Amino acid sequence: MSLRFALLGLLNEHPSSGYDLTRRFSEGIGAYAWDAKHSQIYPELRKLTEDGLIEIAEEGARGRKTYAITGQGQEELRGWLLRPPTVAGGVRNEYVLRLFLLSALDQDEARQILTRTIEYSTRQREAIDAEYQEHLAGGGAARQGALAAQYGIRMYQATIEWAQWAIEQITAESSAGSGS
Amino acid sequence: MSLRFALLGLLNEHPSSGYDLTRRFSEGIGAYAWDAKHSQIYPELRKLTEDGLIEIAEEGARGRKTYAITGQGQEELRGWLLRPPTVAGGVRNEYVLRLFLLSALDQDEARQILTRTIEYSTRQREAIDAEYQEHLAGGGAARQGALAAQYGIRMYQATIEWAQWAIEQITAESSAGSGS
DNA sequence: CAGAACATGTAAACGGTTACATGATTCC
DNA sequence: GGAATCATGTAACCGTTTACATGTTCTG
Repeated sequence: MSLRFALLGLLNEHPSSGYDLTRRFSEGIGAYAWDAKHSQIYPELRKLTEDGLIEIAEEGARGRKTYAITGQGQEELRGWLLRPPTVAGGVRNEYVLRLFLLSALDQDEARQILTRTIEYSTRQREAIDAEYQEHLAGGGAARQGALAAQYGIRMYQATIEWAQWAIEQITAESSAGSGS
Repeated sequence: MSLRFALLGLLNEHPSSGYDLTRRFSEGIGAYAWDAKHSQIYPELRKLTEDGLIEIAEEGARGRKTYAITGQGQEELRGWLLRPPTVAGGVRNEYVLRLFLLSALDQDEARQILTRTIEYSTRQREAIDAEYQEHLAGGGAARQGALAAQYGIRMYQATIEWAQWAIEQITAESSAGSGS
């Protein structure tokens, strides 16, 4: 159900084709909010068109169809955003799940995974940071993406700091020895 | 596929029944890593038993079956944790999605949602914080959960700070007026 | 003219949610 | 004895992924 609103939200920023939307999902939004493949996007765009929430704004080369949100679509989107949130419904994040299950590993292995996490998160944070600087450079409408980019930066930063703290914890526990 | 490993991971901490596992999902882990309902958990426990990765350790009152991880199950779990991660595969978080689509709202409405987010995240952070203090009080094995709790605390804290920053941004933009 | 990227679609299989269904034990 | 909680299970439906399938335009 959320896919509908993810699509409406993206189309609300600016008109796009299914192909464009597929790429936008595989970039920013797909990494920490909602992911979707083209095989799901195209049928959903058709349904949204049937329901009058979006429309084909332009047909271009190679069968390209550019969709735009309609007034009715904007109302639906706003309604969904303003409605009290379905509390934390069905989160799914394999990356975080791994971090939760670290106690299944011994200390050296856990430290290894945490170090890898720090490296990966640092790279991700830097990539989004660069993106964020571009958002700032381009004024006006581009600023929309800046909120999301900042969110990503802060989440990765928090992950890095947590992983550093976790390594210290694990190390402290082991050097404190059989104290309990 | 991740559900298997989520179950193995939880059973690796200590033996539990399907009922216990259902509750553990609806608490901590379900809120930011992986969620699951009992209707999915029971069939998966049966499959894991058939595959020899877990076993029924005890049968109690009311048909209660306590499952425990086997040696083979521990190997599978370790293998999955150590294997290079499937990069950010299929994240799904409706709560975060909403935050991404704020540009569809006008400034007052967006501020309202952000304020609500701060309130909600503050309450969540406090709840986990209390949980975390308990983890620290109970020594030894209970410490496992402390890493996860800290992760949650830091994520909510980062969300709060981001939302405060976002409110300032929105407010600054509007008072800067039609500068562009 | 070949290969990469653009562009859209469908079908089968799988994973997950909602609803249905049942019964045992505990607490008041 | 009635209500709440414990405890497990199944079935239909819906959402998602993987794989199949096709054709166009641009670049070198």
